[in-house]
Amino acid sequence: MTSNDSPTSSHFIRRIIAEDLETNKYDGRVVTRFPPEPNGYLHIGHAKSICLNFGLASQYGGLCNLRFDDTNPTKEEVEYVEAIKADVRWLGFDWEDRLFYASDYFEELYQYAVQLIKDGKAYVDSLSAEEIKEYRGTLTEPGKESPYRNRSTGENLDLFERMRRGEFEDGTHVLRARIDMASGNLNMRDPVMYRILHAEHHRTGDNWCIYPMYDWAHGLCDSIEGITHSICTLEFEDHRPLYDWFLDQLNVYHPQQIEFARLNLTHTVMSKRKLIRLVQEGHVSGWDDPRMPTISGFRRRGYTPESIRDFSDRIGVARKDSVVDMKLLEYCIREHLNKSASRVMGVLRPLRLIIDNYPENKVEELEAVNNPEDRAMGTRMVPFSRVLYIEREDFREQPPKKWFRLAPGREVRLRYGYYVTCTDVVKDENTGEVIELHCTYDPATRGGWSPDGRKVRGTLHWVSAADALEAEVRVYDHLFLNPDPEEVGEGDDFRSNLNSNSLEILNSCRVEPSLAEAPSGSRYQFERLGYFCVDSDSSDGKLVFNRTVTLRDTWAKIEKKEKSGGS
RNA sequence: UGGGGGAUCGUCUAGCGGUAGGACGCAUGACUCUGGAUCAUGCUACGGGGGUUCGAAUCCUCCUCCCCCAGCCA
Repeated sequence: MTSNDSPTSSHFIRRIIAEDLETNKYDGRVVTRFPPEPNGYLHIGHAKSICLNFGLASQYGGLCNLRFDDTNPTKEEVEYVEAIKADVRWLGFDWEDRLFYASDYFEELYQYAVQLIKDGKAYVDSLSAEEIKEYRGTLTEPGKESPYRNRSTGENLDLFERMRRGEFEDGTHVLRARIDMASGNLNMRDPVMYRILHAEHHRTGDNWCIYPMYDWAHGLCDSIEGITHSICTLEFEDHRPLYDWFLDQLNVYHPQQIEFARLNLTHTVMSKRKLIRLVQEGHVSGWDDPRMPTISGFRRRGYTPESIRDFSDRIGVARKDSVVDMKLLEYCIREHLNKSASRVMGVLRPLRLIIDNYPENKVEELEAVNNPEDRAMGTRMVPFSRVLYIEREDFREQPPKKWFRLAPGREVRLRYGYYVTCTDVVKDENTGEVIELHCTYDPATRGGWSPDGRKVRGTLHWVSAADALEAEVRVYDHLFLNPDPEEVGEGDDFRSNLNSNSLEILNSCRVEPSLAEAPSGSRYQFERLGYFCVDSDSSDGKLVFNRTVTLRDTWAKIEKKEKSGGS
């Protein structure tokens, strides 16, 4: 559960609940629900809603149901149901025995509809979809009443029953609520309650050929389940009068709908429509591509449930449209992994380093700390030898200002190893590319300390060439270059902001041998580089890592500043 | 000349008539066997105009800007 007693003390929904508890509005009950439609994968915006609904329930000693809003068989699939359940569980929430489906209530909903017809508050309309649209009017003009609006109760009952029996083709009739075609709120202009859909439903099969619309089903499901606070996003605000109307007409238990602003994040898109497009057009490898803002994407990327819950707490809940900086999410995962992830050494772009004065066949096992933030995580042994790999980026033939790392004649510390001084640079004769470095080491500095107390500013990570494991590392960047993917030129859409370099695959990486048995999904800090997690594509013979997020990189900032006109 | 919402540091968010606070971010410094972490310090915010009040982000009023709604989607 949400361990943290959140920094954001009290938002408007908590205030509402606290007041309802005080006035005993619902007999002291707090029941929320998370109601996904199984027509796609869950994203980080859903995570906000999940944390909110389940979090609120646990904070107030209430319950939160998981309810699939499966009223449209043409879009919904069991694959999505299973993926959604897995994601909610992974996030750390438990609906116990309260797994529901709107389709559980189809019969009940039908009977309520019959009641509404009998009360003269619903009618079967036989206008075509296009005609209904025309009759609806516009934002500024009232609609027109359908010629079928005043059918007799008997005729309505008969027609509705025959709709259910399957006597009619798709689109020939609908059941509509009889409200007000002149309402300023278009949702109140005789909304459709049922449409005919001869489609196979993932749970009810072909039991039904009429399916309830969201507005009709949702409030009633809430009512049936005894929900107290039905929390949804802002765009449902003007559906609330309808939500209330149905429950009032039926005179049934009446939960309250409360709306909050959905989450937006910089450098990504959040609508299911756009996400599905990224998948279908092959801009990403799938719903769980580590660049996707889906829960499964973040999971594969190496994010922890704790970090996502923490993020969810930190962003708060309000009614204002907003865009949260991706940097906050990155902060949350760094913070959690800094405390929990084992440190290891891995070299992404290897550069050979030969220690000329180190014995040819000698291998030493040096002790390395697993996590300086948590000594209880112990130490491990790392092999050191004459030929090592260091990070290509850690050497500069012509070191810039403030460069602490290796350069000709410079001395650096090899982490947990020795001090080495660069004595020679070997280059490719044709390309001029640096191929290998020669160094000498100071045997007195074993373990990384000098008895004479001399200081070195730079400490480099390394691996022993003969002992290192080969690995593939997938390095990710924002999926979209522009913080706002929707900011596009004439005639372009969000895809024009796609970052063509959002994935870089590094094939010749080397990691320390302790990683040999690293299980899929395990997370590590590669010292000085960032956090990495073993991808599911890993196999016995081949390690594959995803870079979850880099470490904060002060040097990158210094260098950037120096370059961009700084001193 | 429809209806419904919303405007507080760069970003997110507190505030509910009494000193505008926190977090992220950014900057500077300290410390450091990760240029990590940590610590310290700093950073031009109440959309605008009127009004009420001893006192207004908060109450009233006018205005401006932004978002959502014309699926037999949710």
